[in-house]
Amino acid sequence: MPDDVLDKIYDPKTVEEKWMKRWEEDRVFHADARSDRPSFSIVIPPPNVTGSLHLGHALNSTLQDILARWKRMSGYNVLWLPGTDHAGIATQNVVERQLAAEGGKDRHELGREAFIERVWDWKAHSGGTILEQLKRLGASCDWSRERFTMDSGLSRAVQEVFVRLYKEGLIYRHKRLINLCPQCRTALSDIEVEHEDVQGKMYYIKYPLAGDAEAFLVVATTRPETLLGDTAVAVHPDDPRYNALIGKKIKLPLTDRTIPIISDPILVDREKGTGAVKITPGHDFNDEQSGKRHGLEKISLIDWSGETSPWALREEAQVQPDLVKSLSIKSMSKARKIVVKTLEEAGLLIKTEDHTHALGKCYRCKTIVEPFDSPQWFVKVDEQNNSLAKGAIDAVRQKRIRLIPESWEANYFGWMENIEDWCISRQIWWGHQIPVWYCKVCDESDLLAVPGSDELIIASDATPIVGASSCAKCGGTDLVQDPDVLDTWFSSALWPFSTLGWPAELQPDEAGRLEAEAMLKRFYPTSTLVSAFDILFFWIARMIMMGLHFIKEVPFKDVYIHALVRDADGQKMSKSKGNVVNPLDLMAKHGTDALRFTLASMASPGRDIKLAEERIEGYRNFCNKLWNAARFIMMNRPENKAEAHPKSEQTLITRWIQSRLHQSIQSVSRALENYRFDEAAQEIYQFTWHTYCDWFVELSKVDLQRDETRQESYQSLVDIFEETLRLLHPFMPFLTEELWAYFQEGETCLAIAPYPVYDAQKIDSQAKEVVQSVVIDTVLAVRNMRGEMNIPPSETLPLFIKTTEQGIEDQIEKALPYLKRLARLSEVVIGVSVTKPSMAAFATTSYGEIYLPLDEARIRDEVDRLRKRLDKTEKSIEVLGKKLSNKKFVANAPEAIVEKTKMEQQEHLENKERLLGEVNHLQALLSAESGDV
RNA sequence: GGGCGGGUAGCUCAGUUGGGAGAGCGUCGGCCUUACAAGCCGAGGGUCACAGGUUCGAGCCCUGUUCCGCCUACCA
Repeated sequence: MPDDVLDKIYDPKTVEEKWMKRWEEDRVFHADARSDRPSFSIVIPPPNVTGSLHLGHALNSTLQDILARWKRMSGYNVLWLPGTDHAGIATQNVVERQLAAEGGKDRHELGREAFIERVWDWKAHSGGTILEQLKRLGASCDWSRERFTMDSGLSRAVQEVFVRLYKEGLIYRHKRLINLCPQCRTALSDIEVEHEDVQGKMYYIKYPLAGDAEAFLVVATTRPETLLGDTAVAVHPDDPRYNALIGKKIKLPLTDRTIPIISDPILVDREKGTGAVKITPGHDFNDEQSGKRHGLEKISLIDWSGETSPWALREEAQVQPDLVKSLSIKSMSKARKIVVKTLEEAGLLIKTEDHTHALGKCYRCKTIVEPFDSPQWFVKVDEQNNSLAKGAIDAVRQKRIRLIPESWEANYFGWMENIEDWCISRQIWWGHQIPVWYCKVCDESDLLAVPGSDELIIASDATPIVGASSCAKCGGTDLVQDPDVLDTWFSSALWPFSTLGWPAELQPDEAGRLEAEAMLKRFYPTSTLVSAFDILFFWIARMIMMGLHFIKEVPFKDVYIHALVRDADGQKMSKSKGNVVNPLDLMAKHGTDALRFTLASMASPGRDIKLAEERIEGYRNFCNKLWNAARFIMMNRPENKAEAHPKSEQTLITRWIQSRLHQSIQSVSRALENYRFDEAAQEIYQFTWHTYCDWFVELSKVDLQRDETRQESYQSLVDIFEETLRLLHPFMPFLTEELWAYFQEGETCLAIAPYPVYDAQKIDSQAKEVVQSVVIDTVLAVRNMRGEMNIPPSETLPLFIKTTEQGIEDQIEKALPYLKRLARLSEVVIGVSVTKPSMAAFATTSYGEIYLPLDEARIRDEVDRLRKRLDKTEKSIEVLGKKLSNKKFVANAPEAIVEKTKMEQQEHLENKERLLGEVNHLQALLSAESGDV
């Protein structure tokens, strides 16, 4: 048991370290695979192993933790499964940079095997950082079930999924244009390309007709360098400017080739550019389509490094020999400069115009991507009768999966309905190597060695051997595995079931199989997925497709989509802008609970979070407030428990605070059920600070001083405080757990104590009404008078209360001690026949008028105060009067509204009379006085 | 080009089915009232982006305009 005296100020540091350790040691967050209690499961969006905690993670994890802790306390068997993603390209980049910095061998010199070993070393050494940081945030994950996307179990799942999809015809290998990142030297899927508007130029180029030195066409392009790979020029068949030229030939500038002028009404828009389009099937996705329609040759000018290939320039593109040398082994942007200059010198460049257009960049390294023709593996998403996309669309449309907020559905449908096949092969080493082999004998000619290394390139017509250990043709077993690895998102798409042990039948032993079956049964489908919107397509949509396809059930029921955290100016945080705020710094500075509470209270749906540090300070103060409330209670603890009085009857104050508490419990529960973390946080804040501390504690000070109420009052302070701690725990786990320990005799952690449940019987509306009108409203009225007239609290005053009816007097009598203390009154005179002192401030309450006697010096202040009130009252009378004199309002508005308005108006009018009378009265006193002088 | 979200107090944001706008921080005034000065008490502050419309009544519903942000797109 801790000491009885708390420090004046809450110090989060030691508390946080202590409890994270304790929770883990006591296995408080352990999920039971065989429990009969209802399940609640969340899989964490696995952060990259390379990652370190940023505010996005902090928000994401805080929200998940609030749900997990709330459900755990509510009696659920909670699984919050943690883990990390191997993040293929990102991680490989990190280790490659490290190799470069060390100045040793690069990965090609090292060789594939050694390099991968090196990445594992790196992972063992620094891959756990982010999970440690999540622990510091208080994340109540079942840390014994941590997973990694390249664990043996998850890798088995990946292989199984690949093989099955291949056999179902939903995975295929095909040569076509893909997005190449020359920096990462790998293919990217469409959504891994970010588009950015850049200020570029539009080039208008003369394309001379073959065999006619004078005649030419003008084409417009933003990428003149690709003209070397043109294999046709297209015009619209209905375009009178050009249709006569269809079938004629162009003498392609800078090359020795002639290319046809073709008709393509699909590709060509007569309004755009010059109406004549150069077609480069090897470097443009649309042109590739057009080329396919017309059987055009596809010329690729570049290789995997994104640089021009001398062989391709010479043999394929037939670039003029004197140009080949200067154009060889150049990036496309360098090639552009050379091509433009050459065209200019040849008089073929007519003009250039400024032109903004979107440029594709790699989402990992921001390098400009190039369309590149190469064989790749694809997942067939939009297959008619076995459509992964269709199932995923239906699941959301039929509300088997709920997107929250619902507005994301439109985005989801929009993307899913226009989805393209998913390129899943990557030309990197770190990742799940594609489980496909080729026969070294039968496919010898298709296995192309990369010069100077043991690496291979597999030609597009090689025959894949999938799910078999020998060649189907020759029966040979001398096989070689496909060198590509799978897109990182392929394995994360399986995360909701691969982490639970799927496929159970492939577990290495019987115990593993049983455990996997139990886990899948208990926890799949998972309950809620909490994620930022930026990976809706990368991850969420693909999990839905895979989950439905392989488990035949949705992977989660609710998807809560939260916003992005931005800096105080609304800018996206990024390393390059240097505006990244490190949550760990904020936690160290203000305490983890303060940061968590801030994030939760700002998480209103459909809106980005602009994080202002002042806000965190405010909630740090809130932590301190709670801490001091505990301190106050401790200071009033009876010295000796044995001596404590038996519990007396519940006082008015107890009944009132219980009502207020349960009102708040109800609001908080409702808010949490609707994922309104902000509303829940606000409600708790309001109750804790402004109801419990500002009123209840202050009122209790009175009862604590009286023998007959001391015990009851103390008990009530403790009871309500404990409930508050429980209510607050999911938001502020550390502080509440620490304080809980001070009041708990038992050994149970607050983390697994029952969450408060709303009980309608605890609502005592009479107690609520009495405390509100007799105590609170009266105190507020007196405080207002004092405040407006700057009467210091040290100056106690008498108060006269003139009640309108007899019965209320008893109640006021009972409330007198509270009134006296909270309003700083010396004495109180009550009665129907109380007359107003001549010099007094006055206010109206629901049970009558109150008067605060004044000395002459303050009369002028009172007149000012009354005038302000009179002003407001008159304004209200005017507005309401207009409304009531509007016949249409009286005729059309609901009766209740009209009645309410009339009553309000009545009150205002009476009030005005009183105020006016009083102002005149005091005014008269004042002038009489000045007259005397 | 298309789509989505947003514009409410000096700042950051709430505002559930339409019935005279709220919070936190900041500001101003008063308090060391024996839990907390990271506190207590009181006060001031808003043409709800703009313009129309529907309605007895609009921050909320409809139309248009404007500014900001994001997503998306094959515009040579």
